Amino acid sequence: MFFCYIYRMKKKYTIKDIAELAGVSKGTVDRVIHKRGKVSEKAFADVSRILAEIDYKPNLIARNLKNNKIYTLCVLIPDYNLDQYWLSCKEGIKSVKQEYASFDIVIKTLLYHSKDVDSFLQKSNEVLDLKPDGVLMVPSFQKESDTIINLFANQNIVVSIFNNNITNDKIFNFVGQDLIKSGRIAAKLFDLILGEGKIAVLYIGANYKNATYFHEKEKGFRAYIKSTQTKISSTTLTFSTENLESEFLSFLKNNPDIKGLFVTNSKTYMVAELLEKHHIKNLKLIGYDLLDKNITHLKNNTIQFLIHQNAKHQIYLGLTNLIEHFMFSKTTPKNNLLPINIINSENLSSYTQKEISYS
Amino acid sequence: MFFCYIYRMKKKYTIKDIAELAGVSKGTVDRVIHKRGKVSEKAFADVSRILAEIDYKPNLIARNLKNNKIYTLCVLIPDYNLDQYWLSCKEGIKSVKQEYASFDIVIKTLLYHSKDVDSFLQKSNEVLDLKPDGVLMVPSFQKESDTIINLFANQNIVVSIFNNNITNDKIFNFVGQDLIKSGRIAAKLFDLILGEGKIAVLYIGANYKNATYFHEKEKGFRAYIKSTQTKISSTTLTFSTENLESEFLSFLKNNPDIKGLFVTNSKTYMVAELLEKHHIKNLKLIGYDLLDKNITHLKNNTIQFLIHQNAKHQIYLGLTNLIEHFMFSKTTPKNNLLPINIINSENLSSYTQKEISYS
DNA sequence: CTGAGGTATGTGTTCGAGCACATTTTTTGT
DNA sequence: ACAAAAAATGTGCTCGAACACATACCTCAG
Repeated sequence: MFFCYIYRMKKKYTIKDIAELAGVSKGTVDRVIHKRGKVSEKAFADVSRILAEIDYKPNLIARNLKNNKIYTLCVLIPDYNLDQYWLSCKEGIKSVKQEYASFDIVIKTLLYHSKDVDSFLQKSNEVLDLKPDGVLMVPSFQKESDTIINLFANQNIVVSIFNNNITNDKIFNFVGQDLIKSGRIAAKLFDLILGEGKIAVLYIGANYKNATYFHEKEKGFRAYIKSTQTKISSTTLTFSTENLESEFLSFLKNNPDIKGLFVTNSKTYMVAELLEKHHIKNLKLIGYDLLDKNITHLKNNTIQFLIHQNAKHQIYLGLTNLIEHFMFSKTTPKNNLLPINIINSENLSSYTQKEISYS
Repeated sequence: MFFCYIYRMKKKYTIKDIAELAGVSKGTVDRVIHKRGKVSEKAFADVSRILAEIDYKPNLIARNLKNNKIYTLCVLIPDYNLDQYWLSCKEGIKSVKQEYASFDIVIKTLLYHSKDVDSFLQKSNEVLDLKPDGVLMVPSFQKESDTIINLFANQNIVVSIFNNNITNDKIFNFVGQDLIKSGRIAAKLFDLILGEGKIAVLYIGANYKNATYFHEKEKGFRAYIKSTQTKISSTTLTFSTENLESEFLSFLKNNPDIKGLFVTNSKTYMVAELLEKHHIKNLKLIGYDLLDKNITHLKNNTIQFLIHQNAKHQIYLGLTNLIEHFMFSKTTPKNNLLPINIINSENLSSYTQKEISYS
């Protein structure tokens, strides 16, 4: 009955098996498992004992088949047509859609303008109208995100966030990186390749509301310098994208002792372009993210290292965590901190190649 | 019928739906889908047309429930009690077991002595006796592995390999890293942190049969030097673990111009220990794998970088690829080349932390 | 002592795919 | 033209969990 003799393996116990063992019907077992009541104390005790004894695990395949529900998920992120950083999210969503093509899962993407609160609020309301089972969002605007997340929670929508974290106990799951560590890593890399010297920490195009996101990285950078006996020192600057060229060049002129540049976001290529244009050599440059333009400068050695935040993997994990939660009641860690990848010109391709020879 | 109006979403088409659309019974649709024959040309064409039209995707949950089979997998790897490198595989297997605890999957682990062909052959035969559905193995001995893989294939056992690759067209799936790239990465790192100087490439405990494994890395290392206008140069050495101390010290004495050491396997800590014991400073050390002992020396800066081969993730992927293949007929790339992670003392923790706060 | 009203327990159907078996239709040979 | 064989098609049950519904059991009031 419970043994498959050909393979000499135990097959999993089913509700029917348990019913027989306990001398009751499968209906009663079901009521005990789901604590639906309407069960005598004796029956409850008997069945519970057996469940514990055999360490019963329900067949999730069967459960899911019965549930047979269409799950709707919404992705609420900054418009990837406006900032290349978010473009990889598009691929991440595509991967998930492909992987779960055979299941009844619908994913709707809503893009907001990452610097426009109104667009964020408008798209949030569209999400509410769609009445999804879950939402995966980037909480760009701290205060507004908090309000919206509470609204979602009130509608019994499960909310996960990624990229940057905010504190709200309604959040199901966060996927991202430890930004302080991220900054420390940059400092360590400068320490290793320079040994000593002054490094400029740069914010570019920093009219973002979530400046905390960048501050954390700088905090980590400084913390490393403070906690080790390194001969590295740092200074912090903010540039708008518009006046970058003139401001940056005059900064370099006034600070000839600068040995390295740490750009705290994906706009690293902008600095690289300036260095190349003005033939500035011997400045080490470390920045973020595998945008096409960054990759070009990494390959020709204007950029020494890129720290990979892997937005694609973040959104992928955020979505699959939600799906597995709905489909198989899988538990996931509340905080999902991803590895921080150090990329140089040589290991780059091992991160960017998609799929290798199916046949 | 096909629309769930509450959510205004299309539900997936079922075999029954297709049968109605084509004006045949679900049995006929089934025969068309599985190309079992016994279908008239007209019916075949009609059903095929509709299948293509609606892009039918079978419900894998239902398919799997019906199949309802216990899948047995064997893991055939070097004994992780004898070489710490393989220890992380134990955790990888554990993760997979936990993740698939609710499914009828049995995983049996067989450990062979990584330097003893006879033990490898004996364990291989034990695998054959177990008649598993699939095997995930490390093909330590090239010739013997090839033979065994053919034997497995003859018994209709699906074979995947990981860690190191061999050419055999019966292999279902390979998971590992590009070793040539791996060597290039080490060279690039020396290039960045040294700028110039001579580097010793070391094989330690190299009475392995699969020396190709290490040769590839050296090949990559040299290739980098050759392809760039770097001022780095290299020399290659082999040490046994027994005479390491005396041989290594005399090598250093005779070669005072050595600026860096590249250990091509996880025995990096042995070199680190010697450097510390004899107070040798100013030698940059790069090696492989996050063994406890390596980590200690990475943290106190005797080792500058470790390249992470992530055996745990390799075995995890190898196993899940097999399981998803059996359970959901999922296709996987034949070659699964994993990213090559560069680890220093600062991003280390982002790779080693397991799970973060479930509650 | 009987039936209402509650609780406890059992039964039967559903989900979608897959496959064995039953039934119908077509083809073939005499 | 008709039976027999072959091919095509249809039917119905199974997998395990979930849940609606049916039935059995018990208690207490009238």
